[in-house]
Amino acid sequence: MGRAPCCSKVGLHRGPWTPREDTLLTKYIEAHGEGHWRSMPKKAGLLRCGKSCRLRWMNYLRPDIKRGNITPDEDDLIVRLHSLLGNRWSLIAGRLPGRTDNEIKNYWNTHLSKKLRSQGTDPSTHKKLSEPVVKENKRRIKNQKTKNNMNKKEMAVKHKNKTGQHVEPLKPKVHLPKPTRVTSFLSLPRNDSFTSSTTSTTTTSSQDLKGGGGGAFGVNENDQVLVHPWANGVVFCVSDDQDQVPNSADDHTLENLYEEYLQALLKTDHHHDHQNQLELDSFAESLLI
DNA sequence: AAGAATCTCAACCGCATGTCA
DNA sequence: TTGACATGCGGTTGAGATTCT
Repeated sequence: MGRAPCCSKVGLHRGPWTPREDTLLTKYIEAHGEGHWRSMPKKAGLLRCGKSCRLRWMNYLRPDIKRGNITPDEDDLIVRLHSLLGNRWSLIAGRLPGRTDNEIKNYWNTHLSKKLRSQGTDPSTHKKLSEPVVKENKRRIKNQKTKNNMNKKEMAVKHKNKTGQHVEPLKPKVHLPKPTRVTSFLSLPRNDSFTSSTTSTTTTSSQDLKGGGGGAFGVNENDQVLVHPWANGVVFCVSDDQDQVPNSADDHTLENLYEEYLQALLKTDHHHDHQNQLELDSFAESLLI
């Protein structure tokens, strides 16, 4: 461990959040909005660091978080997006409304990477594996190693509230229906990564979003939203805001961009084709600019 | 039934990047 | 231009739950 963690200040809580803390944070954000994470805990009466508050809100408390299983369509889309974007979880999450980057990252690590491996595909490169899959026990070794290194007393204290934490009911095994068409962005669930990542990859998202007037997104009413049925809820934001769109793209070119993106994703079925993969890679890069 | 092994996912960490004075 | 600060991101951890032996 290098520098001291941000929550190391004496008196700051760590570990699982209590229902009371959740309530305090939620109420504060409902009243004052997001942002200013550093000063928020104090103002909200929380003994937490700002980072912890932000994470809790973004990954758990936000009202638009979609709880429940990843649907097969989302599953498929995550794989396709990962083949295009790699481990850019926030970008991937931005195209799955209601899903968080943490959730997708976890889902990838626990389910999809194994699934791909079992199908003979390298999850990191999306190329065919040359050798048969051998069940790895890396994790076990790693766990043992880290457990041995950890001060057990410290961990016991750290997680002493675990049982008392705010525990969601078991995730229902439901596949929620997805929107097929959206005409107004303002009716969509909020997703920071979504808007920011479709127009830029910078961290200006929170500020951009905050300035959005009536909607929680900060997306003006000229913004158009495209939701394609094949993508099962994947949303593409087409903004008129030239500041946010590189090269001052007009609506027409952005529609082309969307079409191009669509084609690129569909073509991933054949990504064993080297040339095709190169095109995808370069296109994915272009999306990130 | 009990202990071991494995899985899941919330939360943490450090670094990268953006913002602003 | 620069440096301090704030925020976002991806990798990692580990407690509790679940499955296996």
